Amino acid sequence: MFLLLKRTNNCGELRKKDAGKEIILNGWIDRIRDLGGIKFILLRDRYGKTQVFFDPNENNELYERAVTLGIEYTVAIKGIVKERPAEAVNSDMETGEIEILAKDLEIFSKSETPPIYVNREEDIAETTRLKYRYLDLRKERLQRNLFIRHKAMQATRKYLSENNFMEIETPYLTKSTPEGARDFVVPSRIKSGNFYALPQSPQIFKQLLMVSGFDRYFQIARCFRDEDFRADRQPEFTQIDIEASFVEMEDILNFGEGVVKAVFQETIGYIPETPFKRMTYAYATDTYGSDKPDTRYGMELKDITEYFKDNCTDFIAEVIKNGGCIKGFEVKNKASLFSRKKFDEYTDLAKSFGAAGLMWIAKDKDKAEPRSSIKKIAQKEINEIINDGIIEEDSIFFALSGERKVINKILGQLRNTVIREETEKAKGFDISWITDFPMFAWDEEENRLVAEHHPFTMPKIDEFEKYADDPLRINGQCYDLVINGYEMASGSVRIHRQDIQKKVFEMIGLSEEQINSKFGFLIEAFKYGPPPHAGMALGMDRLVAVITGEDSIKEVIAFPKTATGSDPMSDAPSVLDEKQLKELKIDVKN
RNA sequence: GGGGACGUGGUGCAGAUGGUUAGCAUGCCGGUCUGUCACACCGGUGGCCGCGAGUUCGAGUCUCGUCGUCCCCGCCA
Repeated sequence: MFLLLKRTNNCGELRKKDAGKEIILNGWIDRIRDLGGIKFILLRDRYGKTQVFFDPNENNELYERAVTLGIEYTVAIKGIVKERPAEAVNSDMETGEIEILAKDLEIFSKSETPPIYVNREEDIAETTRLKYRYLDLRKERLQRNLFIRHKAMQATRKYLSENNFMEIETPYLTKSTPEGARDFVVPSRIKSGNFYALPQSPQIFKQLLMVSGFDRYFQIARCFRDEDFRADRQPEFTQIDIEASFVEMEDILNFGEGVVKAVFQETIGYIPETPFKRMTYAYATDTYGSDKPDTRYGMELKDITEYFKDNCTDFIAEVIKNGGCIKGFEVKNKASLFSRKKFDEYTDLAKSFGAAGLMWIAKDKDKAEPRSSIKKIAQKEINEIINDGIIEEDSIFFALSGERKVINKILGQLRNTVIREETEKAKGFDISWITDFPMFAWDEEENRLVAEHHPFTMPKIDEFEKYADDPLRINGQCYDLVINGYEMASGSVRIHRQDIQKKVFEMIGLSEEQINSKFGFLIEAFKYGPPPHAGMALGMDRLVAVITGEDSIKEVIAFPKTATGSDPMSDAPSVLDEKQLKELKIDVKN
């Protein structure tokens, strides 16, 4: 028999009421406390920890064997559940009222001294954590995060299934599409010289499923994008992908709220208020400088152009004359923490974001004279702004002058930096829908119109007709869900009318030929009665990260990759051997 | 593609202005200890200072390059 001592209980469940029972636990040795005559060990599995003790007076042979135990050995303990003596109760432990008097011990496997200490919370280099991910995953934090992720997936499936959505899988080996992110590609051996692309999302397939009559579809789908990675971006990530037919935007928002609510409730018991608050893209960008604002931190952008309308400093007068504005935001209670050097750093930062310079005003506590970068040119204006209460005592005001949209964006980035670097992390969840995104954006690099969301997004029909010759004014029927400053979901009503789709492709400069070679199968499908449909995709990794309070989605993915897309554990990506390359007819140039 | 930070025993960190023996904590090993719970105490082990050039009598420290990691900008429909 292979497993001699098979567990009867897990390490998190025994209580006082179990006293006297003979049980077997299996698990890892979390900690050893050897007092010479009596030896305590903590045994750990994913359900918890239980204290076991070895008493030489009870069984000296067993005690001698226990002396050889080391941290992270995997063992079975057979023993009797004992109520702990009153003075030895540990009220910080779930199982702290009991302990196990060991009667038998089986060592399943030994462990070398681990590079990561499972029993301790300490900062470890990310590379080490990833190289020994299986050990990092033993730790409480990741065990909890992955459990919450599991619950989130179950809640998603339950809610959507109960609402008639069918879970359908779509291919991972698919066709490269233009627009959007760079594709990860997979060479075809049988059709050498041809490549599959891994899907950036199941977008086209789910629309085809709508054509097929699966009027409510969902999938917890892996997506792949070959771009540069960040704390909230991995080369592969998971989306809750949703699509429905015969619906309009409101229906999708409703389902989206349903999923998010179910996930919050089933994971941490938090019930978000519904309906979620909404703001338009125009409002969000003008008020927060971002289309994914975290409103918990305040610091709304204020237009202070009025104060400067009589100022004759060149750059200010110029901006106002050209229809630009001066806007900024207040950082409360930080004046005393900002030295001249720090203001200079923020000025450099603003410049790196594309600003010409940064205006700052600091109203120091108990000092009559404010500090400011524009003191010499705007003494009067500064005083008026302070007198009007726009800058409170001990607060700072950062401002920029220029074209409204441009400075909104830079102020938004500065605001995010202040939030990240200077502000204590806010509690709770800030959930909002952002609506009325522009349909198109101008791509400076390619010198053409591009789809802001994706080219299957239905424009607002009235605007589409009205602004046919000024497409940047057209808004799309699309929406984002933002939670705590993260873009959590994104979706749209899709185009089901061939005439509109054709027009949109034309506007973004796709030729008939390109359309046919890239999306031909979708266009073809839409000849056969496509229903009106709409959908969205929720970022599972980000959602779970927000719920668990993690800043990086790496903390909610079992085996994540580094910022350069590598895996220190398996050493992926790696070179292929000659034989594989030959089969694929691939020559690697250097 | 650009900017910033970092790389020193297994792990986490310290090593002003270059100076001979690279320090601390923890782990690990050994010892003492019968109620610990981050057990305690005593002793010990452990380092090509990411890698490669260069400057110098002398480099963990300075310069250049390179590799890796993290954060940010660009990018991410």
